Amino acid sequence: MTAGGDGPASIEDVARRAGVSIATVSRSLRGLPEVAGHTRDRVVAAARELNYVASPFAARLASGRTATIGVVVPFVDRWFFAAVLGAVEAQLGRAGYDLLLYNLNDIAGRQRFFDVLPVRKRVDGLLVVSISLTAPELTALHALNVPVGLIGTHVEGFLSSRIDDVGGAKLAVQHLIGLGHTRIALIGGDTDDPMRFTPPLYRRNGYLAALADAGIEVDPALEVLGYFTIDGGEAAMATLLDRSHPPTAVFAESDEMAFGAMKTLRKRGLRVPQDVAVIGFDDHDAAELLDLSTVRQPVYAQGATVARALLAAAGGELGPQPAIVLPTELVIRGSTDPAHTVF
Amino acid sequence: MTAGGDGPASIEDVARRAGVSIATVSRSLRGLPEVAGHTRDRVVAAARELNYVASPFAARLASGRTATIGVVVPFVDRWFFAAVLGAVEAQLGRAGYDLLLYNLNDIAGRQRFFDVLPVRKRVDGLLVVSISLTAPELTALHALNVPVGLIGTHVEGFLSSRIDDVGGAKLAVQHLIGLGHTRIALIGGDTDDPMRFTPPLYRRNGYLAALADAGIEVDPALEVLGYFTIDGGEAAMATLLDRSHPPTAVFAESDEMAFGAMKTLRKRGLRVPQDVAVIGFDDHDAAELLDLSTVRQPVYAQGATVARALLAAAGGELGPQPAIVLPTELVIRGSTDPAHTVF
DNA sequence: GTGAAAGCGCTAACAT
DNA sequence: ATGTTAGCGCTTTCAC
Repeated sequence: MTAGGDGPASIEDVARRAGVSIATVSRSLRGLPEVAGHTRDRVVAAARELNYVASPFAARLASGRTATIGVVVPFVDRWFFAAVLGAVEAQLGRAGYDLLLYNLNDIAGRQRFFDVLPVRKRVDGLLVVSISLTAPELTALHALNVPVGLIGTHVEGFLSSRIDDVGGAKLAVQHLIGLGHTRIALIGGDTDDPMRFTPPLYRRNGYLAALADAGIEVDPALEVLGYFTIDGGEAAMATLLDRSHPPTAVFAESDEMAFGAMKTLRKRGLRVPQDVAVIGFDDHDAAELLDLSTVRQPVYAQGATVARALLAAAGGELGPQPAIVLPTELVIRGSTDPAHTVF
Repeated sequence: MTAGGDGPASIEDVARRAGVSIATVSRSLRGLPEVAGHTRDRVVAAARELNYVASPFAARLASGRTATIGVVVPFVDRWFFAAVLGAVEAQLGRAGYDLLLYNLNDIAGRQRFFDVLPVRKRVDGLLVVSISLTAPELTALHALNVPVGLIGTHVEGFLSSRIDDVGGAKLAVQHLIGLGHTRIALIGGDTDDPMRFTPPLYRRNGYLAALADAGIEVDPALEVLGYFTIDGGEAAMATLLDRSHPPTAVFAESDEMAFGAMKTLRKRGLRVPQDVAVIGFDDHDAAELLDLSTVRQPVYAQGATVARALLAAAGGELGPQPAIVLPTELVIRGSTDPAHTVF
């Protein structure tokens, strides 16, 4: 059950036990073709008996392959990122790759990451989620000399998977316009935020485009920052209601901000959607629960597709760099349904 | 800005440029004390100029230290685990450790993990979150010969951080009893689930203990599985309401199941808490939003404390193996407040 | 089909 | 304070 000597068995122990050279052990265990069947069987048996696994560090040093993919996220503990991480992990795991997680957290963390580049010489590929990269950062990533995958944005020379944020946001706002609304507020993320988190940039453009298409004039007083959090959405809604001329409908760039907005509306005794209609973006797990209309995006698929493409690229398949755009879908629930009353 | 030759610079390149031996480069860059100040400066400058970082694999092979901690979770994309992961990542990151993520997903994944033990020779420590380990699994972990930290449970010989699930659940049920309820249902996880996810085991005991303390007889018809998901809670509540003698209050072992239960109650036109009072467990981000009473647990702290202890142990500090128990707190909101009406 | 031997790029022990 | 050198445990030519 355990190795004869002390410490874990090494390739030499296995070689000795199987009566072959270490080269043959290496070949047998990695399933290389040029080994006789019976030899391989003996080696595999010996390895089992000694409970042997190759030291990944020795293997990596010798081969140059790290069998590791780095995943960079701006947050781990938000719904979207956790879901993407789950999808990516599933793909990497089945391919036998390790997943090295980097959480940027804030500007300081981001600077450190791109300055130090802790993934140097450490990964066969890198996945960057929902971060709009600056030119120097792109340069740094190129210098890594490994394939890089992007989720939520696209840059020439990288493979990517994202949704059409602009189109999705347009869908949401057009839905509100179709309901007869003209005073439509936007609760969004900070487009000037130094973290350059991607969704606010694109979704705001969709909002503006939908208004423009409908010939509705943009009222800057109807645009408030919600910082992609429940609390932020709550405060933003309060700000909007305190304006001299409040909106009749709200598009929040994320469901979480929409939740916060609904919280404020309920606190103020306003009805949804009769007094104010609300639509979010994401189709967060809790959206159905709160009867929130939203724009559904395929979270798992975004993670899985780019992970697979990245694995192919890391494995040396120098195919085209796919830039996949996945569809979004309008999900109409009570918060924008005049026939319903959420509260 | 970039290395003179092709490929990344090696320690020899730096040594040559600084006019010292590779040993001095190694010492200088790792901040070992026995280097003259000016020598170190020269080496550091040369390394910067060549954009040099040590190959982690070579360093690990030579030193035996992996500077990596493995983190094993049953799911990544659930609120609790994502939050714990965030806390752990923050601690590891600041200590310069890599975080290798393993998501077990299901029984097959779990078996593979403990069978193959992909962390062998790969980590300096391992963190296992919310998994009740079987004897053979504990044996396997011991065989790893690295310190192991547990979150959500405790086993002799491992360091751990957890909450008092039994006490927390008791708090919740006692609160309902204090409100005058005697027909209190339990929506829980499967205690026979082969994944042996820990909270269901403990929280159910708290429920039973609170009833016993109050002299309330346990009615097996009031115990329904909700599988720790919103959908599961929704179905469980429906089952309960269809019973001949439905409960007047519900304790759900997680907020997510409580959300599902509330969904069913609202669909059926029942009022919360007048017709059925609901209390959850966790203090999920959305609990406040839904006005759900719950038992708050310090998620971040659980992850952070055990991560720190594990880093100390991995760093060779063979202190005591702390088995930390963090407090929970009853949070009373509208879903159990007779003066309020959630809906 | 199999073995011998030369690295991979570092760290650590020993020498100076 | 610095240099020399022997590994760390594999993979990968290159012979045979």
